[in-house]
Amino acid sequence: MDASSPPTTIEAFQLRLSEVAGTLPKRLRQCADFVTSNPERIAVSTVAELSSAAGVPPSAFVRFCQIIGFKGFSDMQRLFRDAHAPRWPDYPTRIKALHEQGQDSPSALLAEFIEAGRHSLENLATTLDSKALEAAVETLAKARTIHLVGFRRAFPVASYMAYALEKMEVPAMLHGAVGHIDARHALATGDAMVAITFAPYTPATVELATYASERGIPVVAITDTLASPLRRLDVTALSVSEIDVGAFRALSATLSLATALVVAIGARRS
Amino acid sequence: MDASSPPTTIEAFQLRLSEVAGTLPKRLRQCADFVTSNPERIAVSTVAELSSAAGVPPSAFVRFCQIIGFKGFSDMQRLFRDAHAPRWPDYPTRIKALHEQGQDSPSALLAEFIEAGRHSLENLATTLDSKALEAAVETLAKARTIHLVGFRRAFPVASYMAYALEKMEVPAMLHGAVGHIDARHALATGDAMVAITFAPYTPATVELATYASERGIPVVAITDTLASPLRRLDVTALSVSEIDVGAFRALSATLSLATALVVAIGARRS
DNA sequence: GTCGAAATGGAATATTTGTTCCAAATATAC
DNA sequence: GTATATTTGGAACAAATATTCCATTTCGAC
Repeated sequence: MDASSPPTTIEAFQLRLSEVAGTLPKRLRQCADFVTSNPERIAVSTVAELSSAAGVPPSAFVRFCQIIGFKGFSDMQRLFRDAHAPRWPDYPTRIKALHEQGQDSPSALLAEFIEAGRHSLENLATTLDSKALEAAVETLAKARTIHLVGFRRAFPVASYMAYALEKMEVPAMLHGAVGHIDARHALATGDAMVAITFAPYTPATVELATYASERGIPVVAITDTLASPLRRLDVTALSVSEIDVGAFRALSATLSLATALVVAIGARRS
Repeated sequence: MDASSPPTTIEAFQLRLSEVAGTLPKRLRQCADFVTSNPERIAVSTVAELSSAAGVPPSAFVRFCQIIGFKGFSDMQRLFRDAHAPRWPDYPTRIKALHEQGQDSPSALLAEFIEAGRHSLENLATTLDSKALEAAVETLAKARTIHLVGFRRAFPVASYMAYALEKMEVPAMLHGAVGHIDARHALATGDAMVAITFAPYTPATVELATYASERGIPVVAITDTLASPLRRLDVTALSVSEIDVGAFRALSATLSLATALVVAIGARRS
């Protein structure tokens, strides 16, 4: 047990948390992780609820509070209860409030994008073809190098995949990132490609995917449901339909799918 | 005591409250008034605290709850606690558990990312500071050129902002996209910067933001709540806390915020 | 492998918190 | 002004929640 004085603000608490996080044993680490991702639950839950959600016995959770510097759980909870005010109101109320700030106030716009994102995610959950996803993982996990192709609005998706794959030490190559160098000659037998494009379909993406497909390099397409030119090729297609907000499109669902895909690939390969 | 069935949503509760408000005797009326003006305290307080704040004995407060239709105070409090953060259970912990059970099929992973995205979006809706967002739009709309800085996992966000700004014909510059050329000399008086970074904070981003800030170039930071180094600078900070899934992070909330921000900027400038 | 130190889980206990009940007070009707 | 019904406050009780303790397990050094 640590006798250091308890944090008196949420910020101080989080700081303290990040300080000790690295030195904690397994169970206490679980507590820290849980608290980091769900700070809003602390004020309104009991130790029993929190500890079971974190996957530890209540006693471990209390110990965790003491290590942070509190006398016990109640002491820690008091901090969160007192600081609770700004976390209210709840989601539906808040969204309505954001909307009511005037037609194109930034807050109203944000509310729309948030709603669009939620819709897209729900949509994705209900429409995704697990077989296709499984097949895509299978294909890509076997590949020597994974080529990522996505321009314009699809580029952020491709670049996040590149980041995640690199982090998992899976060989990957992000195309078209620099200038307009066409790196199609890097495509080799044994490789695979992920091509991402949405209406209006960027010609460069379609062209590169066609090139790969014709040379027997397997292509996984992340695209929308309507007549995407990528579907004419012999590809494994993953469909995502995002909601447009004005001229812009939320990317929440596409990114979630892309992330799940690359993490599954990483898991499969190790 | 009233035997009517208890309200199951906050809205139903408020409706019921306004129905009975007129017919209540003095003490119970005090309870109703207090609850009407301080709904946010219900989830995080004890009867003793609430009743004394309302100026009535605890027993009166419990009676009040029963008249509304609840079994007692605890019953009423449950409604408010659950409404406060409906998303349960804890996703990071759950996916870890799933992994340990060998249930890491791609679909299960995707489900986790979808849920994490929804959680993050809800979180964003309830915690975002509209004032800060408004200030950020104001600052950036006035800028001659907007500099976008975000590396590693923040890069997709920066690149999507660059795409959207370009589409709206707002002058913007995406830093660090190519090689590691340090383009800090492109920063000029009258410009503004958006710096995006999350723990563990990429030093390059922090450094560039510091450089800009020291030269009087306004900086808008998109970062997380933990002691982010960007907060030590004189910046307009927009907080987003995303849920980690394993070692990866959903970007749904961050992207939604970023998109709303740039679209608002575009609207403001035209 | 063996030893010692650290961590862990769960049961026993202490404390806090919520609820009920009833006597006293207050209001209402006649 | 009395009788009756309603409301009120607080104390006794019941339930829940947090905390502590210790036997058992796990981990790390030798």
